[in-house]
Amino acid sequence: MAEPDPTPQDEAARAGWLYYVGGLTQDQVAAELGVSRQRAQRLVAKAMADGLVHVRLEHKISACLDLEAALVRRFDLQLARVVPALPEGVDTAHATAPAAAQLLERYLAEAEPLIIAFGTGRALSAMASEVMRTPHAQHRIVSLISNIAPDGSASFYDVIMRMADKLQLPHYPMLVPVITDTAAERALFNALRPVQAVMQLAEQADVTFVGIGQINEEAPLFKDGFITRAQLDDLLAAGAAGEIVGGVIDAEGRYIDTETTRLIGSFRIPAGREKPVIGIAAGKSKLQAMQAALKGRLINGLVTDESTARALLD
Amino acid sequence: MAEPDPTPQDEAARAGWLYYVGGLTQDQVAAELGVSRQRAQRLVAKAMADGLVHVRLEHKISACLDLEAALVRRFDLQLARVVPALPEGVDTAHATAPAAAQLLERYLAEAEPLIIAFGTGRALSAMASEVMRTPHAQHRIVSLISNIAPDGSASFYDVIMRMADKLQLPHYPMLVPVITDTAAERALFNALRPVQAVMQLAEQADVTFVGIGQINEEAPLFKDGFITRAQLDDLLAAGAAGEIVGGVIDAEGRYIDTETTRLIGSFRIPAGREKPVIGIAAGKSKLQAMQAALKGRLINGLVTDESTARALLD
DNA sequence: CCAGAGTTTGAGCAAATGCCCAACCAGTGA
DNA sequence: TCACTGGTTGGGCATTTGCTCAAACTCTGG
Repeated sequence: MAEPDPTPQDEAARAGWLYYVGGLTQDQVAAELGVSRQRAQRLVAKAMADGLVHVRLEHKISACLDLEAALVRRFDLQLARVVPALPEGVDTAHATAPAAAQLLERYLAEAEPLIIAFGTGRALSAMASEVMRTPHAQHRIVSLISNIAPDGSASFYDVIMRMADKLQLPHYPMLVPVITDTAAERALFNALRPVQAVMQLAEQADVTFVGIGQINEEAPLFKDGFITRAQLDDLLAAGAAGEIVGGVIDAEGRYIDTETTRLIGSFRIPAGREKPVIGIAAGKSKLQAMQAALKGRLINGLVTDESTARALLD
Repeated sequence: MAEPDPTPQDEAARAGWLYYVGGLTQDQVAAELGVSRQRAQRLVAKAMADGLVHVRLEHKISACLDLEAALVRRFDLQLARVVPALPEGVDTAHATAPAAAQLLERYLAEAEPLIIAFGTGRALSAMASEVMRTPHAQHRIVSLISNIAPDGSASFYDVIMRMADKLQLPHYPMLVPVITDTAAERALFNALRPVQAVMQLAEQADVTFVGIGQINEEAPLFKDGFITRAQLDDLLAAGAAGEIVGGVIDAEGRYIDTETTRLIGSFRIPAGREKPVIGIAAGKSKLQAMQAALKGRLINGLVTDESTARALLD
């Protein structure tokens, strides 16, 4: 009781430790910390909510291993990661996150300095919360697309900042707004020196992590207010099947070019890249988009879940 | 339902996934897997018991950070890791294990091939269960002490085998029995070619993980039946304060030499080593032994818990 | 085919947990 | 000083979980 004043986060961590690692009941945690049981329960919940507690499974379920092998063969991938399916309705981004994080950590553990590129979106954001600090600090991370809406506000999923913060790595955010009002404005941005530098880094990236977005009412671009309904309709009319770091593609995985796409500014992932480009996506709604990206060979690695994998293979 | 026959372990992993990652209740898990709730609960428990589920905490409690810094300063260590204390009576080896495993993983992630040496004991054994597979497979692991009792039986805590199995690394077990009947027999063993090879590897080890044992009624050496009560008394009479991979030390951390110690065969950790030698130990009962090991500069890194750290600093 | 030992299964129950809600507390503006 | 607002605390209760125990089942040897 000689403790001066533990910060709230410290206390949550301690409660989480006692509960999850020590295996105490919340009653015991409460007694240990000298607080009420309810407070202990809240601290434990907070530790979880704040992402202090990480749970991972070691064992690879053989059915998933089979699917991984099948995906690699079928789509000529460098690697595939399939996690067991969660029942419909449960957040899919959440399911793939630990596997994706594990994959990323593998790259982070490399001794030679790497350039690691990130897209945005819920899947990547969830991955960011799951990575654990690793010591090697020689890598650089670069963002392929900003999260700045036309009105200057930033969307939730600021992947690169969270990553950089967590890993203490030098980072290069994409400065260009996701979408500008005119093509001229876009050209202006693209000509900026720092923007070109980031683009060049993205070009050289040793490994790239991207989300895959569907293009419909639920499209991330649309839901987060980056594009208007009219622009969404424009894209759909042009045969849009999916989107990958802002690049809109048709069902064959070719980038499409419309009035709207000319306003979107981000690094454009080239087809058939040698270096790993890992797509992280799962869920029925993304199926079409994922198929397009695979067909166009925009990604050569995939992290998804069991049911999506099965659907892709059909 | 087209699944042929998932292995029991697969099923446990799947249940664990749904429960821990998916956050479903056991009822929901049961429904998803098409089994009874009790079976679901057993599967989840099995996943945990089999070590399929790993829980770690991200946050460092500031009180622990302070203690780490104090330990490093006070005992001139290369590194110290302090985990929050669990209440008395809860298994201490279990508490330090995740932190120790994380540390080990750091070395495993190194790109250049390392030689990693291990002692034995509950603490190391617990660490082994906590390590997660990492990709780099170029290291070698070597055992500093065997777990073979004089009657030829092996004790529980076969650290190196578990490690090798989990990490798929080439391993060099210590062949010599922990203790022989006569000094002549011991000399015979030590002269063996493969034994010398292992000793040489141990000498070169880039990093060494050891447990620290107390010497009293509860001494691991005694409890696991490696030494007799008479031998225990012999050691105590000679001023034994602790034991480190079979080497018995006095309160100043100097190796003591008695009839009994001459029968014990293991690699002897030299004092003041440059390369990291990390001791993993916690608990009041080990305090004296830990102080001795620190005084004798036999270890230059420490993983322990909060209350032990505090006690050491007094 | 049967008897017996060992294992697995699900019902029932007590303990543990999550959550709602009313009471309380600190800070703010009148 | 007092009323008000936003946030925190602990009581109470429904749900969930761990565990025990007896029944069922399997494997083996006669």
